[in-house]
Amino acid sequence: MAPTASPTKRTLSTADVRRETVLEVGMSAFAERGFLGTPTTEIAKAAGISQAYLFRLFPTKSDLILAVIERSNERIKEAFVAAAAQARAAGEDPMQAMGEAYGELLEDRSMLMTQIHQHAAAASMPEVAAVSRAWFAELYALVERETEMTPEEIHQFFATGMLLNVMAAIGATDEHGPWAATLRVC
Amino acid sequence: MAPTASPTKRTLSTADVRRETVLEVGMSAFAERGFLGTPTTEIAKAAGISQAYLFRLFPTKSDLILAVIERSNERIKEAFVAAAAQARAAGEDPMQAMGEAYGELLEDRSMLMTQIHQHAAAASMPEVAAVSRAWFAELYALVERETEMTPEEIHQFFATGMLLNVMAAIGATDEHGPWAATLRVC
DNA sequence: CCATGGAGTGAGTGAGTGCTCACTCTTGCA
DNA sequence: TGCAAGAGTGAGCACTCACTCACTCCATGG
Repeated sequence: MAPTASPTKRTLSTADVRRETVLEVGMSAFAERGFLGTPTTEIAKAAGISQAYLFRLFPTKSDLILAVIERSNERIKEAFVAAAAQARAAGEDPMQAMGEAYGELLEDRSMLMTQIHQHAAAASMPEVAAVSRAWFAELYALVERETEMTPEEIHQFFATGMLLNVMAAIGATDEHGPWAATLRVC
Repeated sequence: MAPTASPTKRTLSTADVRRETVLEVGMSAFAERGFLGTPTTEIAKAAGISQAYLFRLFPTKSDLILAVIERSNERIKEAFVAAAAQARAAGEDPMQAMGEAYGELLEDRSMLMTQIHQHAAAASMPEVAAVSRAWFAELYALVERETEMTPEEIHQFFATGMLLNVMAAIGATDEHGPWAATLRVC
């Protein structure tokens, strides 16, 4: 999308706003084809800017990838915090609320796939591995703080999450058989 | 490695043997840097053949990737079958034996990362997604047949496996804190 | 002993792909 | 009103990568 329809005049936006857009479209683009599988040209086009300017906003592709990952992780954390707070305010069980929050999160395919790609990228990008670990640590602390789960329950909470991630990533639905139906329960 | 040390004479091997070698080195190469991140030249060099010949053995890179994935899945299945059979023969619990078998499997980093990359690749390669689903179905049937686990137990078995995969992929060790220690228990 | 088919390769090729540079246009403000 | 600072880009450089082609060498059976 061009900034404006008029060819003689264009309205500029700030770099921060552009960065925001790039992160948004970048996340869904990367989700589809992976970090290495998605060229920067594609993201630039989807964001409505030139590739040259994309590289002004994010000096390297790696920077962009990291930013997308961090944003995605941040979003998930926010969703959990919100769910817990809401449950607590309503006098409900925060544990169940967070489980349900994850179920809703899974609806967002680009968020989901960013998680998967993040784990895959960790092997060859040490910074990604570090970010992932930091995020797991934060999330763990959050769950520990907001719920009364035992370590075993927390383990199962995370384990179930990872399994649901994978089931969604490989496109397993209940129609694929009882195995899928069983493994996909929350 | 050249077929022979002598420069004037070389001994040929069969295409099948070469293919075997390629799958072997391909798996560990892909494991490190991912399917898209690993060029075919690198695999050819590691296998001791020319890139041109690699493409005679596997007509496309995609074929090679699929073959590597299938081989890795097959190996894991074999390990489970063997563990279950062994436990059954020794009058032990096949359920625990299979859990332990997975623990040992995790030692093999290239096997592990192939799993992770497989899930990530599923998004953009429908054949990979299909192979993954078929493999999950087989593995599920295997576990159902060889153990007396309830569906809930099977669910937890797979979920724990996925979590351990991820923990290993992001390089989380007990030194990273109690969260890692808790999440890494089998 | 030679012909046939398979093993194996050097040297490309075209289509990307990350990233740069020199440059133009817009906007806020002194 | 002029101008510095920032938004934004066209064109292209240097390099990579999957894949090809024409070719040579080796082994085997008739």
